Amino acid sequence: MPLYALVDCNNFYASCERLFRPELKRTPIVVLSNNDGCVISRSSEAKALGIPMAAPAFQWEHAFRRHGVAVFSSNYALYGDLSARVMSVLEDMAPRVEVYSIDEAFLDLTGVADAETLCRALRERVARHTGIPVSIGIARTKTLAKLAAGRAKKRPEHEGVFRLDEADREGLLAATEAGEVWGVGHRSAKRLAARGVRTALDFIRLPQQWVRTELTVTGLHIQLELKGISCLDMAAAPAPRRSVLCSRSFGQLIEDREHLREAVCSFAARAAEKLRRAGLEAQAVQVFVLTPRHRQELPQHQGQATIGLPLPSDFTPEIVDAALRGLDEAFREGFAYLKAGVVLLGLTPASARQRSLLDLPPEERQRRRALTAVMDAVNARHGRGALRLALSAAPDRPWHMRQHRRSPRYTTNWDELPRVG
DNA sequence: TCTGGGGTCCTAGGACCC
DNA sequence: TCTGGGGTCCTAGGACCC
Repeated sequence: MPLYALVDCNNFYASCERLFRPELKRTPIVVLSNNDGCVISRSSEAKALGIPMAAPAFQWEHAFRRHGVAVFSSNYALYGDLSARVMSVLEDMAPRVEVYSIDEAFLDLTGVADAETLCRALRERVARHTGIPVSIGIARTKTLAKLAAGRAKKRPEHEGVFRLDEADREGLLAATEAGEVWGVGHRSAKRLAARGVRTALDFIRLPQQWVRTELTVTGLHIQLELKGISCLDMAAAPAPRRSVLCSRSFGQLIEDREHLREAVCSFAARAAEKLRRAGLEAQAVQVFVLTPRHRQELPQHQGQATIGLPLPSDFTPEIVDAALRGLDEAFREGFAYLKAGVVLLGLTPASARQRSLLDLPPEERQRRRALTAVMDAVNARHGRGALRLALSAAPDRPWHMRQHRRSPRYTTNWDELPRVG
């Protein structure tokens, strides 16, 4: 009989910020998305104030001030580093760990004699070594473990760990709205409501055939998982990446083609950097541009173009060049754009590269490797964008995102180490 | 609502093949 | 042709996740 646990960091980004500002122990904290657009993490005090997830920051500025909320721009260098520390504690103590997201991991506890005791010990150790509070749910399927973790977090009497036994399963499902279940999003919840389904218990009582046709196999798997039949295995190894994306909303709307070219150039360069760091090469470069959908009074355009590369490549100038050609196809004159992005597709490991007659001569490949290695090394040491292509050079462009309240990169940047005393 | 950025998977439909 | 059955590959769009 399989047994899974889900470890979920509580209010992760807000908890990370609090770690370095202990004086904020009881202060409500919110963390904003890129562009300082909306709220993406809230401490429990902020939740208690009624600030909802994804609340647009501008609407809540007044409430932030009135209640003395500490507001942070998101600081992914910090969160990524703390996440790695949490995961390494889990990997030290648990037999099999699947890192599911920056703040969650599944554990395979099949065959573990006292799973609950192990999880309590894990929770203690993570708190001691990283300062991050976690909630842990234990159950026979991943989907049930998610629900159990939610219960562990909500009910203080469980002290952070809840094991869902078969006897309690239907009770928990009856107390759970269908839309709260992992994998049931906005759309599916609406369909289910139209069929009279309110709770997760109603959902598992639907005929399988209806679920299969209306919600696809994905929905069917969720239904079986809620019944205690495991359909979602542990991922043995992290799945190979299928795409690399770099996109941004702009600080202001952009009509000018040249500004858009600068932005796309820098996104493409950044995407190529990520590609090399992952040891991959891309076979195609996709570019998209979007006008703001929420501004219906403006003319709307969603442009997209995909450019194939003659050979898999991780070479920045080649990727930038393809991206700019894609932009020429996707761009239409006379629109005010909010957002653009570059997606790299058809990823293959750089090491497995097929040599072909069309391949570059060895000395040219060597030259390219040397050039990108220097760029990556300089950027790693002096900060992203220290060395970049001429087209994207100007640091203070109108398309740069707003990020006024970022905390220091305490753990990843020497200049921003916390000061003691 | 002045709504972020980075991903994955599924399905339908078209092109093409034997 | 009022066109069979079976297959692959590709793309666009939808849905969902954190």
